[in-house]
Amino acid sequence: MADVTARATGHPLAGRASFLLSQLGAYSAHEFAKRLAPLGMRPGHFGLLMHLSRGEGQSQQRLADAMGIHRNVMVGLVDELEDRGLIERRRHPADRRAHAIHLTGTAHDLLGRAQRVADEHEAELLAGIGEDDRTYLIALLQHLAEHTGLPSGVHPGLNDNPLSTTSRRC
Amino acid sequence: MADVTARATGHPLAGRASFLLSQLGAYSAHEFAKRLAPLGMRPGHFGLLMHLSRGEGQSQQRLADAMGIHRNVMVGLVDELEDRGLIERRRHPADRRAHAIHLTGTAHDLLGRAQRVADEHEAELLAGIGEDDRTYLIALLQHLAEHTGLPSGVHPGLNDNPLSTTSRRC
DNA sequence: AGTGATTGTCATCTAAGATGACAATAAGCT
DNA sequence: AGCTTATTGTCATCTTAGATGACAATCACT
Repeated sequence: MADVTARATGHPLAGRASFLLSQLGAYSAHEFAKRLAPLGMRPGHFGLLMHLSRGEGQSQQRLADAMGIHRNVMVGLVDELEDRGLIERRRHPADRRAHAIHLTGTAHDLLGRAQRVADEHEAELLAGIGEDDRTYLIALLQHLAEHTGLPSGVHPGLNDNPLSTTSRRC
Repeated sequence: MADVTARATGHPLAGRASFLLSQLGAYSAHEFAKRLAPLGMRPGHFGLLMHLSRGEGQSQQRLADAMGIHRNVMVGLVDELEDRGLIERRRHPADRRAHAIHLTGTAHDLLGRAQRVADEHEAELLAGIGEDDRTYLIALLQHLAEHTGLPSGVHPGLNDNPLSTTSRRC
């Protein structure tokens, strides 16, 4: 296992979890985006499709909240996915302001491929450590995510901070 | 400890290390930038000062390599820090193309304050887990960072990918 | 009916990253 | 010495991503 004191790595910040998380997080997001690009998708698209596969018919606001992004951003995501015919905006049965977002048939196909990409990405990222350590790492990260109050979120940057619901000035 | 299977969190991606890293990494970087803002610094400035405090007189290219950023970006970092009188460009003793970057007296003062900010940030980020887990988490992250070939890096986004030295086309 | 919040949308502003070009200088080869 | 190639710092530009504010339509509450 690596030297925790980190003076050995030569980098003055390599011993800080905050720094390592920033680095690895940026790398992970960047790398995942690159892997997803051939499918014509960005991480946000993937996240949205994943959320929809768990429950269709939600409003854009609800989806945005669940993903931890601003509803303004959701408009673009839905636009792009709708243009590709992967989802559709239907009339919301209970609220005429809102749209009910639904998956189309072709979406499941693409989602499957994207999930395989995500699995590959995950596997390569964790290739260096053993099974037990993976499990423990994920548990630790989940714990941190909960404690910091991070929303479910998507890969893209945080809107402003955790708990951003509708909007949120500093 | 959190549920590793993650089906319980409600988020379809909460069980993936890649996703958690992206989320937490973005949060950490964002939060750190916000804490650093009152000092008039960005994470890159902090990283540069930290690197310089370990060895002055290096060329911009060398510093950029060590930090994992492109030399074009380094120009801006050095410009801003030089304008504030924290560092200075001297003539490189061995290469007339290059500059030798040195810290000024006022820099140490600010660096100290920035380090305290970084310590606070680190402490709050890890507030949810115990001492042993922190140590283990950092070790795991360091291992991942080494395995993925990440350079020393700074908080800002990766230039293109790990191993970016001078430049690097896809 | 009226008041204030919420939803989806659009326009805009800013910051960040990537890319390509360039002069000055270095390093190596013949 | 001369020639060629690589490197350093710099600048300009292009593309994104993110944040912010505004707005009409609709809802919820009184």
